[in-house]
Amino acid sequence: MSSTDELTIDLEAALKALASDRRLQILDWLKDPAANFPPQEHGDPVEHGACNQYIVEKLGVSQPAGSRHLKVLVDADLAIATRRKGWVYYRRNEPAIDAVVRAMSQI
Amino acid sequence: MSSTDELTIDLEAALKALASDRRLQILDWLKDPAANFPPQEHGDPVEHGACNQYIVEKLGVSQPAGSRHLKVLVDADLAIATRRKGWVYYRRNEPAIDAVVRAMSQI
DNA sequence: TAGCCATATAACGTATTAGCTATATAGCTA
DNA sequence: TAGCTATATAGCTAATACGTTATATGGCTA
Repeated sequence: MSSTDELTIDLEAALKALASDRRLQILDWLKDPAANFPPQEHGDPVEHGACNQYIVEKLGVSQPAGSRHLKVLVDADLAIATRRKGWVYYRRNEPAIDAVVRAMSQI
Repeated sequence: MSSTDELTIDLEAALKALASDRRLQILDWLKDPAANFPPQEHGDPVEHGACNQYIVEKLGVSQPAGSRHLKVLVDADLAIATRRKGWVYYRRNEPAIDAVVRAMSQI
């Protein structure tokens, strides 16, 4: 594998996942979890992201609705979930997001 | 207006329009209409793009289905329609597409 | 003007998406 | 192990998307 290898992405699937104000908002918040969410007892915001609960609350939707948005992002490989001490933390998958941006530049 | 002005775009709307293999394919074909479609009697491929009919045929869907895909692209401002001698020609809206790509780079 | 051809719209069926409430699961914690 | 809390799934409704066929529109052309 050389440094020029790019992740293979499913552009249509990624765009479907991104074509939602709610999910764009989540990804934006996750650029800086420490600034956008309350302090967390467990799970470093920078390393692991923000917990499901905080994201749901900030979105202002029901817990299942928020949970599903996060699942869409994870399924599209745009976010990564980390389970830790009973909470699930979500963070951006930067390499995959970069790959989508690169693919977009050739559209 | 300075040269640094950017088009204001509705990113969610643009991504919804792009989140379709069929429409990504259309935009790709329209990068080079002369190479991707048969010769046209009227309407310069480079200037005006390809006519509805050729796009529909190449997509392999019914005429109304193709027509609606094109309408989605036009409504999202990603394509431009030109009516001429009874045909409608479609071409890419490069400035708008560029604006989407720029917006995406900040996602 | 009359007819014709390209394109758009209407109407309909099916699949997907997004919200909700209710419930199940997972896994700490005591 | 038992209970509790966080998260995920199930089941429902409403809205949206995409395909079809049938029909309407628009505007050349003769």
